[in-house]
Amino acid sequence: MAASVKDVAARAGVSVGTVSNVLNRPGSVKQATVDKVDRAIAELGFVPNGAARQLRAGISRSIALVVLDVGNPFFTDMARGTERRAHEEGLSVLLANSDENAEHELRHLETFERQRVFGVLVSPVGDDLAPLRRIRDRGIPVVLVDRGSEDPTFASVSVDDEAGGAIAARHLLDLGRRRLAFVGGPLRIRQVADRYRGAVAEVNKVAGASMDFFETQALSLDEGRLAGLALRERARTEHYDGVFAANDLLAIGIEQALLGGEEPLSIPHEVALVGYDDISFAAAAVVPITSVRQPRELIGATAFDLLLAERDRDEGQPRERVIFQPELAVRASTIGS
Amino acid sequence: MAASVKDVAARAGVSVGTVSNVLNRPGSVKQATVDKVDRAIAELGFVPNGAARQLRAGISRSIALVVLDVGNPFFTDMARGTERRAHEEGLSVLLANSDENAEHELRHLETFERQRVFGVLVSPVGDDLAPLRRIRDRGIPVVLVDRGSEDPTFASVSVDDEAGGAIAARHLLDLGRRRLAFVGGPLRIRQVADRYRGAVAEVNKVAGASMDFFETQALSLDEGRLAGLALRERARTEHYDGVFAANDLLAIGIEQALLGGEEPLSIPHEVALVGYDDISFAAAAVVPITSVRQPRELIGATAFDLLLAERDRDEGQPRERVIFQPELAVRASTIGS
DNA sequence: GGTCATAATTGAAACGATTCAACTTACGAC
DNA sequence: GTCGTAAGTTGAATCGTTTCAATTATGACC
Repeated sequence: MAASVKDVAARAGVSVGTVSNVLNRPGSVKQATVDKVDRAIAELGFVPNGAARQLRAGISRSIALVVLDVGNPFFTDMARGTERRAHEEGLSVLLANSDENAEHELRHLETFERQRVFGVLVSPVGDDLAPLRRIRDRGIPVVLVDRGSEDPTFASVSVDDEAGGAIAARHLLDLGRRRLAFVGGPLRIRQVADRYRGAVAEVNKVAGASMDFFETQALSLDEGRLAGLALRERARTEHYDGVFAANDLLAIGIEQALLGGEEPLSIPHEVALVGYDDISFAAAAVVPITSVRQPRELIGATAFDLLLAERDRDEGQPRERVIFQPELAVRASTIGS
Repeated sequence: MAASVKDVAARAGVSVGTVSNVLNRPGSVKQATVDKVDRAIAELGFVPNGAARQLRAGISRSIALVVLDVGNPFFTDMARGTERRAHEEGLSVLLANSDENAEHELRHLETFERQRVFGVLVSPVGDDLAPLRRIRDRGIPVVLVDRGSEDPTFASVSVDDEAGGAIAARHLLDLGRRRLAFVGGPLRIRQVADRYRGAVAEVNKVAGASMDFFETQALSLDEGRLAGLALRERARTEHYDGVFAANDLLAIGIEQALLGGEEPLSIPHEVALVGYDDISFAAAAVVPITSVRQPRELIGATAFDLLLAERDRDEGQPRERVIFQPELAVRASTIGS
């Protein structure tokens, strides 16, 4: 039904080879011929069939990006960075959501492997990287995103979460706070564990400083509110004066709980609060929240670059593993007027 | 390099036709043969080439979903609904972000047309539906999402924004509020205009009720805060007792502005506040915000169903146009203790 | 054992683009 | 007028799957 190169060739009075040349190597075709062919293309509304091209070429012009949660601004911002770079290279990005579900992730990966995508960027759900290794062994480059150190045989882009935790804790300590609380969990999430570890190390450097651990079941607003209530209850007796939350959703929930109720705590005077991720809602909270910022778009763009490098990589050559450093965005929740 | 059906056939000692049958019509092949072939597939790590299959079949197993903003929870929830239904039908969803940019949208559409996708779901950036019409005329079903009435020749799924505006206003009026303010803009966004129109109609039904219009430049947190400051300034003299915001981001910003400063206004006692979209941050605000809820996942799922209907549609048959009714989620910002 | 009906298998054609060796044409130089 | 070279153009082969008419195997029945 749709027009093919053959139809275009017939209409323009040239061979299919010439049509293909016009499409892909216009420089090697006489201008008059190019015009003839272009006219035929326009008249027939010809759109090249990607499947046929790909079948012949053996590889597609698309890369896949599988993220844990498309609802999370962190990942959508990252995707933006990837897409920008990919577009510059003439590739398109297929965005897929694993929803933190290993089965979904696998399903997407299988689809993409059948598609023979150019490469796969993935922030893996679990620790089992076997499916990714299989795909890679079959010739599709894989880059891990937001997941660093586990397996050195994968190229990866990540952020130094331990350093991020340290930055947050140091900021609180520099402000003179000594009775800290860490809110986050579950601890099996590597990011959470790393941020905690980094913070603990800083606290241990300062004599007289301590940090209590409040575990949450998830990194959500609701869990933040629950933790906040628990915190408020114990704040007066324990004299907490600084709180570090493992991400901004938690921090926002905590802030609400602390500011509400019969005896609200003042932020930052009584309790200083630091979050993580620097999502827009953090800056927009009642008391804008100091947060640890990650270079989201840069992470996405870099992941794409590693994919290209991975493609051109020689057999023995080691894989690249980029680790970014986070930085602190200071706001009223720690240095309020 | 990668194994093909031919390799599998050779290894299993059968013909390529049989391998294809095992893959697509396993019922028509003897069990013993199926086993042989399956073993060969496993041994070779064979993964069918999607491009070849699609070339032969003429159509792909993927549908495209082009949204205005992947960062907006409304669209990601919608995407979830689409994906669920698509998966049930054995199709996969390619998610693309137009970023409210007509050029990006066009680029994605072109890619998808070359890909010969099964169909396209799109929440169009602008009013120019010509590119969509062109694609549709070339045989790819198109369904408009979150965009109703303009062009009756497109199948579409949308929500009755005028009814939503009416619900919000009626709720405020039922609570006895008479001096209302509408915050939203720009008015060229159809959703905003419709919500405003619906609200105005309700206000006009009640003697002694009035509603002022506060225009914003965007539907963002920041714009909400600005509008909130303007509101607070005039609230005491104008005696506003009810505010309806065109979406939740605005409402959250407004709430912050009203609650802050030297002379905070109390919510809902002095001013009742209603938002729109019912995003999770609305329920999580300091004073949880009453909001007009849209069936986001259902919208996405329904859009997919319309795509299937569109595909099976006979020439003369009219296209389906589904319009959902929104509902009110009442919270503390209007009926606080 | 022969006859049929049915089940299972085969293999060549087709999908639509790209590639590339072979061929044609154009044009100067001599 | 011939030759050589470069510039353009051609068209058959190819990618890997599916389809389907043709063929062969299987088994039931007398």
